[in-house]
Amino acid sequence: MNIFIDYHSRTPIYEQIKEQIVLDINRGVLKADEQLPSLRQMSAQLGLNINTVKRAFSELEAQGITYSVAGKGIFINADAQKNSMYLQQALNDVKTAAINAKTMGADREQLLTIINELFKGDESND
Amino acid sequence: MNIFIDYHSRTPIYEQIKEQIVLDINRGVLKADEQLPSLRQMSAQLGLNINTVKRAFSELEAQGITYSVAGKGIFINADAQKNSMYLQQALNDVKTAAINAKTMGADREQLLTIINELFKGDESND
DNA sequence: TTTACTGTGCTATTTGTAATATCACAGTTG
DNA sequence: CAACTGTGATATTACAAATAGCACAGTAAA
Repeated sequence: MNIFIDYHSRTPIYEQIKEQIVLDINRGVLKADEQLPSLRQMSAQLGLNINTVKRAFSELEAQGITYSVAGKGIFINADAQKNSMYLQQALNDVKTAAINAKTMGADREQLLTIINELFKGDESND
Repeated sequence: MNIFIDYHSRTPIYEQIKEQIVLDINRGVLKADEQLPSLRQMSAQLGLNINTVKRAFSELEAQGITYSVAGKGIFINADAQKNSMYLQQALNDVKTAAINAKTMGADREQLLTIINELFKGDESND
């Protein structure tokens, strides 16, 4: 539950919360059926109104990422990782950004370097 | 002058206009000292208020991308291509998107493929 | 000079929505 | 019952995008 809010961003706060929850799930920081702090705790910790946090989790629940039980709390959905929508979206964002960069004059090597730098420390398979 | 506005996007319309003008310059669609349609023509064609289009070009002019002469029109600046700010921004966007995709579970090969597909038709250097 | 364009500048208003502020209400647990 | 939980609704505030309208000044050609 380490959420950082960029108040200068054009991205709404509730969207930033959604993104970081999904990222934490995919990082393995948040696991299936794990309970999150209560809405009131999270909103207090982040210095936000409960409604702002509530909106984030209402939308996450609508996307099957979390589920909530009145009186108990909010939990990570067991098949949240299976939700490939965000991966597909992320891949598409890479493509869009790459197309833009190419148009701006970036060459193939520049872009490949960015990708390779990202996986530099990963010695898992080679 | 083929500008497409996505009204459902969170990106403001004037920002979309700016981006597409810069892209057209880097594509070579718009060339140095080329005159653009008048603000009134563009706003009419796009179905937008003149002030919205005006804002886009005021900011482009502030960045040295275009210049304007009262009574004449708006033109592409000769050294617009030299403006590397947008390339740096575009490269940074690729990196950010790639980091996200990796977190979501994308592997190196997936991302490299996206880049390579993009340059598939380019036989200029190999 | 007149006419019809061009961009510029300004003010005001409308509109949408993020974020906040309070409520009341219902489910869960001890 | 008490103290938590999430839910739902409404109202308000705040901010920025987008619109609307007007006056003004520069350019160019009739």
